Order: sequence, then structure tokens, then C-alpha cells
Amino acid sequence: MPELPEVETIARGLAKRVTGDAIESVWLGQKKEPLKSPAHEIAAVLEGALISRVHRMGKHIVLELERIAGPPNVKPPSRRKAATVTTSALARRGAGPALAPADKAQFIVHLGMTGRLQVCEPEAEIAKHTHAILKLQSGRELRFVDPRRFGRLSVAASGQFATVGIEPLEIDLETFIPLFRGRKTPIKSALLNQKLLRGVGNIYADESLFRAGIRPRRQAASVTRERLEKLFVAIKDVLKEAIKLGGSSISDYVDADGEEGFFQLQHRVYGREGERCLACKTQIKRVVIAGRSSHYCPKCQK
DNA sequence: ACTATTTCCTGGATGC
DNA sequence: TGCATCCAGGAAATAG
Repeated sequence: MPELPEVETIARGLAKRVTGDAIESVWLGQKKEPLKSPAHEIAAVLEGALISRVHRMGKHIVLELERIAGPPNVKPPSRRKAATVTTSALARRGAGPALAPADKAQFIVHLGMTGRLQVCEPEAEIAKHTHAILKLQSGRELRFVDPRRFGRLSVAASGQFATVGIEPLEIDLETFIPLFRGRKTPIKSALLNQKLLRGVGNIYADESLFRAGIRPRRQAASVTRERLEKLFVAIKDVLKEAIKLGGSSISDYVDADGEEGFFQLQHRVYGREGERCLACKTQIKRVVIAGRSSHYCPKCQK
């Protein structure tokens, strides 16, 4: 379940492999769920584009694209046609400005629960649930595999993709505190709300709340400033530590090199229901909040 | 305008 | 052993 640290790890690994490479052609599967933008639009934007940079925004991986002059394999007439269809499709959905084949664009990948991006040789066996294959100029392929299909692929004109939430590793205390003001929702739900902070998911919300001594069910607005200050530090610490360890490998998560992360060994509450609290030996409890398992120590967290 | 709940998905674990 | 059921959860959709 890739959250900020896992996505950061994956984005860094991917950046090392594909920055400077170009996309020659694109194959997209028949399943519609993984495609947030229309298939022809994704293909039109990706084909013949240079990958100039790979980075993370919240839980999204963003590939910055630059159109390279006269890619021999992309015929201008077909591109014009695709752009025309794109324009009308966008207008119909009221999705904002049309996505013309601009000089700069973005390919945005959300891994959902089980999404994987793999860079491999073309002869490598195609995994079950492969939804996209990008043929690269270097001869390799970038593939998107996602069994559960919660992941999403989309394209945007450069700068058009904006998420409302703030990066938790960049936010300052005086911006952080008011995020929770007047919110009746449980603090755990607020942390999972990507419109507030982007990138925090179930694991790191639980781990941060434990470190800050706050029960996940506590109403966000009722958390004292003192506790919010602790939470502010806890979130940053947890995320930074997790990034250092390459993320948490639970379920089948591996990074771009197929390496597992090790932060799961540092989990103090997540997935430890019934086990003893490492601080006070009390049994860790699990409750469901907003449909998510939430783990906490009833003694350490108030 | 908020908040809470439901829905989408498959594979692995569990139960009988 | 085999089959059915449950569970994981991000975010969009829907309901309240």
C-alpha cells in the first residue's frame, strides 16, 4: 500500500532508470479502470515524448515530458486527429482547458493499492494485470501492472496537474495547526484527507498518532495545540525515517529495483493488534474508522 | 459546506 | 482438498 515514503522511493528509483529516455510507443490494455484520461489522449501525449524528470506529488508519481522534435515514428496527421478528439472530449466533460499536444506535459501515475511500475527488457514475461507498456528509446519497457486496479494513469498539460493538499514534509507549523480547526471528523480521518495533507495514508497516520499520543478517534478540532505540535513533528519524523528505510514492505510492495523496504520493522502500532505496546506493554487495540483499520495504544494515546 | 458511508477490485488468508 | 467468505484500502461517488 504505497503511501508517501513508498511512492518517494519508487519515484527515485524510476528517476534513475528513465530520466533522459524517450517514449517511442505505447500499448494500453482494455480495462478501463486504470485510465483516468482517455486512452487515445494518453497515447498521444506519451508517444514521442522525452522524460525530462520524475518526481512525487503526494501519492502520485509524475513524469515530466518534453516533446522532442520530429519523432520519426509519430506521424503528425495522426497526432492532429487525436488532439481534435481530445478537445471535444474534454469540452463535453467540462474538464477545463483542452490538452493540446503541448511542448511540455505530465504523465501522472497513482499506484493505488497494488500498482507497480517496472522497467524491464522487452522479452521479459508480461505479468498478469499489465495495463500499460511504454516502449522506450533505450530498448527497454516501462510497464504498469496493477491487479486490483485501484491505480490510475492520466496525462495533463504541464502545470495543469495540481493537488490541493500540502506536502507534509514541506508544511510549516503555522500552516499545519489551522488545518484541523473546526473539524468534527476524527483526527485519523483528517490525516487521511488528501485535500489537507497529501501523501499520508493508513500506516503513517497510525504511526504518527501513536508518536504524538493522540487516539485516532479523537475529534480533530479537540486536539490541543500542544498535541498538534507533537503531531506535526511526528508526521515529519515518521515519513523521513520511512523514506530512509525505503518504505514499508507489507503485502507485496517492492521498490523500483525489486527491493523491499524495511520500515515495517519500525511499526509501533500498525498491524500489531493484540501485541504489547513497546512503551507500556498495554495491548494494542484496533478499531475501524472511515472503513480503515486503526491501531493504537489505549494507555499511551488519549 | 461538511461528514459519513459505499463502491470499486483481486488475491491471499481463513473457515468449514 | 475444495469451495465460499472475508479482508486489505485510496479516492471517487453517493448519501445524509
